Amino acid sequence: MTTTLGHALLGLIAARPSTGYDLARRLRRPVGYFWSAGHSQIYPELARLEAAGLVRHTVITGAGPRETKRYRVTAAGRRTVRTWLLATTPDVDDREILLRVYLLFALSPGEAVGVVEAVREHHRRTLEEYRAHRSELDPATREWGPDVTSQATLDWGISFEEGRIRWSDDVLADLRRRVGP
Amino acid sequence: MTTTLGHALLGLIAARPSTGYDLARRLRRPVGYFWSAGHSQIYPELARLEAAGLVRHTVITGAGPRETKRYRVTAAGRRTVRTWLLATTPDVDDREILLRVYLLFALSPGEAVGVVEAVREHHRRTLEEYRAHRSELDPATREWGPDVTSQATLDWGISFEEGRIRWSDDVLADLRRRVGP
DNA sequence: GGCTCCATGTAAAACGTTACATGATTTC
DNA sequence: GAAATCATGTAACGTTTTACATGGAGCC
Repeated sequence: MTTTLGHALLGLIAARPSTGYDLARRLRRPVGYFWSAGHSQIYPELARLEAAGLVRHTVITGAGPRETKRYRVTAAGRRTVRTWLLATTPDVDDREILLRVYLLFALSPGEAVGVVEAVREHHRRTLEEYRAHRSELDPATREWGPDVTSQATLDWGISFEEGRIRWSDDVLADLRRRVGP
Repeated sequence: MTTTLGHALLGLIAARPSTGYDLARRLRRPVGYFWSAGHSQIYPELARLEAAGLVRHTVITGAGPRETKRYRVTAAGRRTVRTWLLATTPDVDDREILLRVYLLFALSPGEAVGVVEAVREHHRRTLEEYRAHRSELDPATREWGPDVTSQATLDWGISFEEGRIRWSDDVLADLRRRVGP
């Protein structure tokens, strides 16, 4: 029922109580680097989250022509984000991965380990697929044409997945240090 | 007027005459690794491309319950892809970049150089922005919380852009070798 | 007998972007 | 005096995904 945008907002509000305007700003920079949304999506979604009892607002004094609303996450809302994060599996959408890592603070470092392990597994599988596809291609292609540009994009894919695996390992090492000795 | 999907189809048909079904298959693997589309988008788009005189079909004998249509690109269609590729600027959408590189075979290696230079410039700018944002963050953050996970995602962004720049340089080196001495 | 591959098309639902609407306060 | 920032909401439009619809050939 709750969408990815809903979870994103829930996580951001859990980090600190916010107005819709503030959320829109954060969903441009820095969250927008990997997951963006316009204010016309955000305001209706906040209303839906409130109807579901996951956030609650109080009216504060602000500058706009309408009431300024500050949203706080409820206990049910916090549980919803945690459940969503803990359900991370290797087939989670690529775009969504950075959002999940960004919101990992809602879990303990020990719980976060499992999430990042699923992320790593996703990239390991994809890398395997790309390598299999790469080995099917004729490596002797020297003529300028579709085969050359196709190889160039596949090579990018391979280096992308390798980079993601290295990054996952770095994040995992940091998390395990935090879990303690 | 012609959309990104339209250019993608035009480029794929230029590489080799195809049926809609065949295009749908290639838009899952390997093109779908970076740009995908379902058949319900493809068939109407092919009709639009044909109405615009950019492709033309001939009916061939096939297995389906309807007529099997093989599409070939027209001279106007070929010109359309070339113009689109040559108009690549540093603000082209990130998702679209790999599609453009994949379709570069429609240009000569000499013309392709300019396209990849624009791609490289796009990533150089984004990297600069990420680094500026990174330097604003407190590097002494040791407590587990939003600042730690936020740094983790920004670090990924930086390593992504660095990887793209290295890749652009590799592609450029290959293209320049092809342009000749 | 059921599954997958070939092969094309339409309809509905979901999602995302752009435009319309309003208006006070602060900065250049 | 013009522009940017704060601040919220709706409407229209465009794109994307999922579901409905049809049906023969070959494989297990």
